[in-house]
Amino acid sequence: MTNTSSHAAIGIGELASRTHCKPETVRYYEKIGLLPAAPRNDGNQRRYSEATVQRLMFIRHARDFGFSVEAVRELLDMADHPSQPCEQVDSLARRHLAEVESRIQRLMVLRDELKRTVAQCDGDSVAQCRIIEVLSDHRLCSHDAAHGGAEALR
Amino acid sequence: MTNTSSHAAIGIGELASRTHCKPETVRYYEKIGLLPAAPRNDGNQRRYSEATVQRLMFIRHARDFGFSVEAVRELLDMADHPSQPCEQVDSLARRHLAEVESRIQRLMVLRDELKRTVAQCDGDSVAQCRIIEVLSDHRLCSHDAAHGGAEALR
DNA sequence: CGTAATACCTGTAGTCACTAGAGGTTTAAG
DNA sequence: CTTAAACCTCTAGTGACTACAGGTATTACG
Repeated sequence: MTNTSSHAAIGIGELASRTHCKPETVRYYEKIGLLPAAPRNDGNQRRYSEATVQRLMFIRHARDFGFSVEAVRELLDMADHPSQPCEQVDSLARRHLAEVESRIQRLMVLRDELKRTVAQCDGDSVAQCRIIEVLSDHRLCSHDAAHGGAEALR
Repeated sequence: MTNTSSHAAIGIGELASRTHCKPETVRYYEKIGLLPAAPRNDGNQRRYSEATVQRLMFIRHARDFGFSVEAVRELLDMADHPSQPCEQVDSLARRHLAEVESRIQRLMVLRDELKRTVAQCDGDSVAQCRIIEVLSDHRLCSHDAAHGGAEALR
């Protein structure tokens, strides 16, 4: 029987499955200092407490929100100082929101351009293909300020 | 006087500036085979023709459209065979469009969640901060199927 | 024509956030 | 007791470049 009780120390596998990530990722987070170095058992295997489960859930959740690892590091630091004002948290989140919104905008411009281009393809040979033609000549785009480049996707 | 005429062979710097990329990137494209190995002058420096300017513009434009380098490689290959039917071009472009649309969808879910969370922050201490609270407890999210993870951003 | 600034060359390493694998040890189940 | 599964460390790979170090070539100016 696998031990899933909430008071005993757990292994890296259970920690990983309970936080929807992989053991490799847990070890990676430890290496880059998002998680503290875990205590080991007699056989040198990492043992975790419920507190670590919570911390890792926080990390995964912040990553799900699209915060970078560096941003997560700051958020963790802020969460570790609960009596401080939450201005910094707020500003970090707002900056992230603005970034997400701008990414959406750029992707939508890209989508419209791509949609228009695809719609014009008449299914004939490559020589007449509108997609290839547009890619060959930027002037055929509707916006000449362009779609912003591949960095729109980041 | 810098030579900007369109018939003489040009150096990597001019090629780069005319295609809005950097010499390093040009050399990188040559290394991965998107551009053919350039002929060299007596001093071992790369010299380019107008044909290469066109090819590189095609590459940059496709990258601006968000196509991956592998997709660009396929598009170039298709453009090099103009008598073939353009089905493959079309299907590649449609697949890419679908990918862009799904990315937009996921980002919009993320944005809404983030917006809601940020709006609930009352500017008090971290201990009461709604943002930190939401990050600490996934159940506080509106969608429990979540925002899809950081891969929503890729 | 000399010199100095600029452009170019190669090769390597760094970015981000993991992921995958090799090669070995420990634990748990039967 | 055996064996399968989980764990360990360390290294290298992903994508699409970018940055640097340490050297050579070209070009502009006086």
